[in-house]
Amino acid sequence: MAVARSHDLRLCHAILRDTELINGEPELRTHREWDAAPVVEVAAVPAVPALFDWDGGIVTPGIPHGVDDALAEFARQRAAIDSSAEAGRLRLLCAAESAGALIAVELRAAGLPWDVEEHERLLVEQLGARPLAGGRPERMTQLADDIRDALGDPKANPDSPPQLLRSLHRVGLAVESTSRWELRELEHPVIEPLLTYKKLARLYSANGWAWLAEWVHDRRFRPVYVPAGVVTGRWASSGGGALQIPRMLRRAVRADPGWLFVTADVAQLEPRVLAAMAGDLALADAARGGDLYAGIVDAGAVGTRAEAKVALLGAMYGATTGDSGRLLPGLRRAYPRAMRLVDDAARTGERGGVVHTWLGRTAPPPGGRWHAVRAAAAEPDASRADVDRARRQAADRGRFTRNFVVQGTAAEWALAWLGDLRARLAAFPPVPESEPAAEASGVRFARVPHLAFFLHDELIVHTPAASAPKVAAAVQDAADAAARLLFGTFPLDFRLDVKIGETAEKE
DNA sequence: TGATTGTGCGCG
DNA sequence: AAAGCGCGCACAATCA
Repeated sequence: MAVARSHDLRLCHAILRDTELINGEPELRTHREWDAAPVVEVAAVPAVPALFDWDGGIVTPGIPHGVDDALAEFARQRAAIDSSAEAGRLRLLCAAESAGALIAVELRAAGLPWDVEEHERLLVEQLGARPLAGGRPERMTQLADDIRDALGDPKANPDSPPQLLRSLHRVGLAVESTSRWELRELEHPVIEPLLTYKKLARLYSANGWAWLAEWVHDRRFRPVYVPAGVVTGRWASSGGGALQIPRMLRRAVRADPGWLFVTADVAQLEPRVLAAMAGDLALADAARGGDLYAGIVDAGAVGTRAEAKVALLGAMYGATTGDSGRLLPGLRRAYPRAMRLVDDAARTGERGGVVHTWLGRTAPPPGGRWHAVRAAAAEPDASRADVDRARRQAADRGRFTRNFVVQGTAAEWALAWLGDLRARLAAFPPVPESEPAAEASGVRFARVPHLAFFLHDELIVHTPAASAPKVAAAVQDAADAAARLLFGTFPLDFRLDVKIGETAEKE
């Protein structure tokens, strides 16, 4: 039995409590019990939790569970939305947020199909034999020896940045840190084994045998998704590092026998969202060919695709120097509306003002310390340091609000995409008894196409092989529907890169 | 000793 | 190439 619609009282409370699109609403603000963050007792959650099995161990202390409390809060939230001049947007935002919350639970229940043997093969191939007790894997041990030899320092320790830095200085390498980008520029016999060591050390500690044992059970990776865990509305994750599955490991993501993956990611989501928000027809036009960056080059705003990318990222992140800063005037000439939108958001933030996303999620206002720093700089006897500090924090906040409006609206688009797709997938017929089922995905999903992973602008659907082409079409249809839902008839398409395969490899 | 902070690297 | 957004995680160093 699948839930068709939901309203997440806690997440919507947070949106409505903070939104700029409603003024006042003291009723909502006085009910602070809805502000409590959920505490999910992960350890108590069974490997394949049933969706609404409240014996399953998901505990959310601090939130009233009584039906009367819930209904009262629901009524407050509806009244708040209805009284807003932007009721349509807020209604949409709450619906999208709630659908996302439901999907986050379902994603964890279904899990991402994981090929443990392939993962282990990969570890042995890269790291060498698994250490028996506490030591480093074979290849890392060899590389550590090579590093010590090259440095002529039998005590050199590649795991400790400060120690390593001293060792590097002793052989005359004038670096300020031990980070990869700085080391890469140097010519010295230690560099190659050291960079290799760092790469392997990362794999070993982040996604090695210990990770596998902790996070992959029953051939499924089940991360904990945290909807709206980021201030912009993006999801965060807690445990398992779901936001950082390294590209290398993607071939360990393998569909069940008789099943396939449909993987899809949106090409240049944030620039497209910016074009739509700003109503910038020229930028929308650049996006029409599918490759937005190529479109910017064709329009003559910059010289190369690489420049287009760096310039646009710089515009959304608030770059001022370097290549990106140098390219901004060209962008400003070609796309004045889009640039004005992000520049305005930055100026508002610098002044201490508040900005909001397309659907009304509002950035947190600056805190007391921020105002104190600004006030100190405005005093007649303010020191040079006071003034510099205030200027720096204003610029920092400007970059944050500049990015907030775009990143946050992109997150809203992605929620609409997910929610629409969920409904489309629910309409697929279950596979017949004679066909293989995805048992590990749980009873809800074992026989139907289902979402298996989501990350900002990318999703993976696990589907019976026969349904894969129709699922791929549904994924694109959902993207089109999301675009219409947020931006109506604005002429901009959201191009997806859709792939059907047994693994989730990108290239 | 245990909690906090900093570094480095992975992801979008 | 390493500025310019948002994260999580592991590990070492540092502080209490």
